[in-house]
Amino acid sequence: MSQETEQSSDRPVRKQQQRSVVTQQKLLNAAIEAFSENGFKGTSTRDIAERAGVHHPLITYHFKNKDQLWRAAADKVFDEFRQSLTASYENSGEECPKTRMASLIRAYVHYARSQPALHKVLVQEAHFPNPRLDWLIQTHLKPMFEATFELIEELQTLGVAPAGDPKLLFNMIRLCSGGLLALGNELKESSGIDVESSDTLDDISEMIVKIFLPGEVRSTA
Amino acid sequence: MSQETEQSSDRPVRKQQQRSVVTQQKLLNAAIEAFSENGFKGTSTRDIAERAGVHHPLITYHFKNKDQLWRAAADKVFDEFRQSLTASYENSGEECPKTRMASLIRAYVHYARSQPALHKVLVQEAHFPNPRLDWLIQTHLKPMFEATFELIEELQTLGVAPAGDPKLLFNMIRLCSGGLLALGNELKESSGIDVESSDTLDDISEMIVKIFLPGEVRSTA
DNA sequence: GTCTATATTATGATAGAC
DNA sequence: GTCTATCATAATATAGAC
Repeated sequence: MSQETEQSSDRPVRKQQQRSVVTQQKLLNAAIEAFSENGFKGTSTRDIAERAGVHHPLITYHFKNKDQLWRAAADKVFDEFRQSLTASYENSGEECPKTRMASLIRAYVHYARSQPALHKVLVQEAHFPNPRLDWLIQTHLKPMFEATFELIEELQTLGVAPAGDPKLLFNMIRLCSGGLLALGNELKESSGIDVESSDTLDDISEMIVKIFLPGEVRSTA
Repeated sequence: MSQETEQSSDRPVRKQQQRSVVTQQKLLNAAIEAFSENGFKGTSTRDIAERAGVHHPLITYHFKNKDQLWRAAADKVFDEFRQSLTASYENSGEECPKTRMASLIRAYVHYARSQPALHKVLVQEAHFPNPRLDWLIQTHLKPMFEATFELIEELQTLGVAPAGDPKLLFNMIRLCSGGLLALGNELKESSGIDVESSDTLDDISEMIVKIFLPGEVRSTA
């Protein structure tokens, strides 16, 4: 079973591994862009390879097939998103739930601008049950959502968030953040909203907090 | 220029025209379904023809090409949507702005369930400027939005809707209605929300009104 | 108005030289 | 690890029989 050949020197191997990683990252970035623009079916592996400036058979070499490349691209998006959320969590410290939720929303809005694929891909896959959607929900969405459901419920019992199904409330917040940013160019043309501007992002975050978390937390000493 | 041949009897023509209309409608419905599932690039005209139970060269015959078929499908979706909105407007009569907005939201939510393509197609086309998106915005979105912007502004001056950019507010309401319904299956799996149920639709409409129109209108006698 | 047949191009995946 | 060449399939679109 173990047929590994010994390496007399690891320097050339390291070099090759590094080049391999660079190629993989280029392909992943190109894949995220292409898939979010044209969906899974609408994206050709050739298109991805061209965007990455790489020959298309390399996709097979690095990712086996289109489906595995899609999953790797989704992993990258959600891993980066998780990191960005964790960072904002740690920055906000152990503050009150409203402040924590507000900084979560701000982090979400900002990440969604730099990576609208986060929401677009979901809309594209959401219509009918399909293995990619199931995988995405189980590996990335559910673990992420569970924690936030609890935070919303806490905010509801504190009287900060309005009553009603917390899961519905959470998804509305999600739509107003990521879903809004995913409309990108449409908003500019149809409503004159420039989602590229940082001021707009602040406006969006503030408005979400004002609308979805209208109550105040009484400071418990 | 006028090279029309005279028709001795219009009955056979009528029959053919009717059959033609049926074929066109079948193709349009299939096109809406397919395009909303797989986007423009991801949808093949063969797939559309198969869903419609029609031979694929008929698409060229009736709609010239894939692009024209897409536009015709979008026309159908937005025409039906407009009709459904108009109906709800007339039903709600000349009531107060809040009631009018609430019935608009209810109509939007219900139409979006039966036709999630309404929002999905926009997300799919929205990322980068493209002729289909421009056409959609100019012919359908802008005329529709202008009227609603005014209604929102009226609600803001009445103190019913929260302050802030009315266009941003409008688009958030739009996302919480149509954008939420467009997630369909994802919501069921990730959050246990069944958007097929009429009760859920009522919950959604009510929550949107409660959140986005928290103020009350003082009845002016 | 409907269908078969086909020209042309694009796509996913692989084999094998380097 | 990279590239060229290629296979099998599927795509858009059209020509022309019925």
